[in-house]
Amino acid sequence: MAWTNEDVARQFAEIATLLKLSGADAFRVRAYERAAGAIGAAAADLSALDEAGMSQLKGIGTSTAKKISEYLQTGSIAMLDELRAGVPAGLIALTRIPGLGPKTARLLYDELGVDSVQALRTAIDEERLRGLPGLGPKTEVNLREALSRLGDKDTGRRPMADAIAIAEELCLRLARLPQVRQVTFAGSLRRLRETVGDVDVLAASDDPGPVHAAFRDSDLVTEVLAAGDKKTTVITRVGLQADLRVVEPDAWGAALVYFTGSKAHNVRVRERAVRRGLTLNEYGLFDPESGERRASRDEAEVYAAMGMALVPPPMREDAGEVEAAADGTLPRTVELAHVRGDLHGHSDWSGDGKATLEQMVAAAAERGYAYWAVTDHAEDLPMNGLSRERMLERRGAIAALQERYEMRILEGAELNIDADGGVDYDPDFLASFDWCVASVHTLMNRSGREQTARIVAAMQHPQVHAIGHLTGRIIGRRPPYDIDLDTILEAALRTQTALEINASPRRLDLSGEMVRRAVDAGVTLTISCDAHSVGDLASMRYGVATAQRGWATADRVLNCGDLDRILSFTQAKRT
DNA sequence: GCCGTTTTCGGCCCGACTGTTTTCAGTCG
Repeated sequence: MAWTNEDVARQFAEIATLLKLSGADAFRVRAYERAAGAIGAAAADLSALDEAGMSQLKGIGTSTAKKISEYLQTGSIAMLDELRAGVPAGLIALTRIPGLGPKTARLLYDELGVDSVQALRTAIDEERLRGLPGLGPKTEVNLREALSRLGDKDTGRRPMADAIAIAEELCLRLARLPQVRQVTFAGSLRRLRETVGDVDVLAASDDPGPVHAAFRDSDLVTEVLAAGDKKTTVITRVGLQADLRVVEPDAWGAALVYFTGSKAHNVRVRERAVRRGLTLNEYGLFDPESGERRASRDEAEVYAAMGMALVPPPMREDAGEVEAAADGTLPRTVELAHVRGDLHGHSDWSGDGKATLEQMVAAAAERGYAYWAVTDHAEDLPMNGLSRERMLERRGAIAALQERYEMRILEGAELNIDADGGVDYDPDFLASFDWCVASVHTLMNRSGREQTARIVAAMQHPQVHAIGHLTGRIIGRRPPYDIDLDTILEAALRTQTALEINASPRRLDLSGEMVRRAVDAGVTLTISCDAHSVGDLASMRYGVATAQRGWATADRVLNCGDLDRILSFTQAKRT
């Protein structure tokens, strides 16, 4: 069995949770949380390292390395098994209730025998909580409400794509207030993570009272959870929690760093501040001796005052970026302005395209692209695919349209990788396309070995220039199918095939973590929207964010090059 | 449990809000 880094990281996250419930030393708990984070962010496959190699990773010492190899060899960790035996499984479920943490969960279990969410409901109904130290009637009411919210399936993490609309609407309304100088969403949404747990809104104002009031009273809000001078927490109409923080305009940069996170990134940055004899909070970077504020106005100033380069938000995950920003090795990652074209898009020539070829071409040209590849589905895709005859018809339409546009329209196709790695059409006809992306659309439940084999086989084809949405996942709806990434990266390099970062916010496939491994392996990437409508072309920013999360530079992204680079890439593959 | 630009031992990031408290612990981010 090949364990992935994520499997291993999950074991250590569980150890941390169980230790917390056991009342262990908080710093020891944090050490395990950090280890889990370090494992998840590791660029190399842990199973390829020995214990000495693992200990090289920050946050992993000899004890953790030993437990990792124990897990890789036996599939379990004795310490974790003991912890599980000592803590009722239901207690973990209790800590998922907002407002109920490990200390209270343990107290409820020890004093009242509460070992499940159902047992908690009963205890609250019988008013048995209010006798316990630190708990009173109000706590019972709050927990009862939290439990009823838990009943709605509308809570929990959401695909980022679902949260961004409400976040932008909240910001838009606050921006209209005369008291608001600046407003933006921060948190995991600003880092453009795949899923978000809540919406963090940050505003700058000299008069915060009316700003908090407007937020609380908005018709987008159904419930107010906390209301203070500096912070308001609400539940929005779509069931997502939203926090508003208002700071004085001079603190904007420090607050933005603070509320963008990630938490692990912030901890690392603040530790760095402490080592330099300073202290960093949401109001600024301070000299604790004199109380003098060294930096706070904008993000770049705050990072610079600590001797660091500005870190793009998607990279702020404590995956080595703090150290790199400090020692000058942070790569200049790809930016939206670097993107010269898009290499995966559809028109209504294929059944699922929602706009005409002309509308798509016009929209792509308006974005200033030098080229846009129309990659309608090929004949093997039931319902939506184009026969050879229809493709030839489309060729005429492209040629006619090309006369009116300076932007190069690349005649492309999205090919279907069949069970054995074969693709649509015959080799001669395929050779007449400018650009082909090949994707898996069927048989998604095959084993990892079979999926890997069929994708590697498809890459051998001289007319397969890129592999589309490599894992097939739909965030929040369909898990990725299994693949052996190392084998695929090696084959991509050998066959000179690009791997697509699908920019659709529902896919983001490759993930940021996979991008980073592809970058380390030297594989060429594309960032493409897989647009099925004009509006989809705006998703490019999500693909760029995912590339940044994976530390990709513009020179590694094929469509950050000019048209000649695309043509010489396909030419090289052909020969 | 991890780690070192004062340290191989003794620290380990910081603040807001709430509910229960007469000064603070727990939770959250």
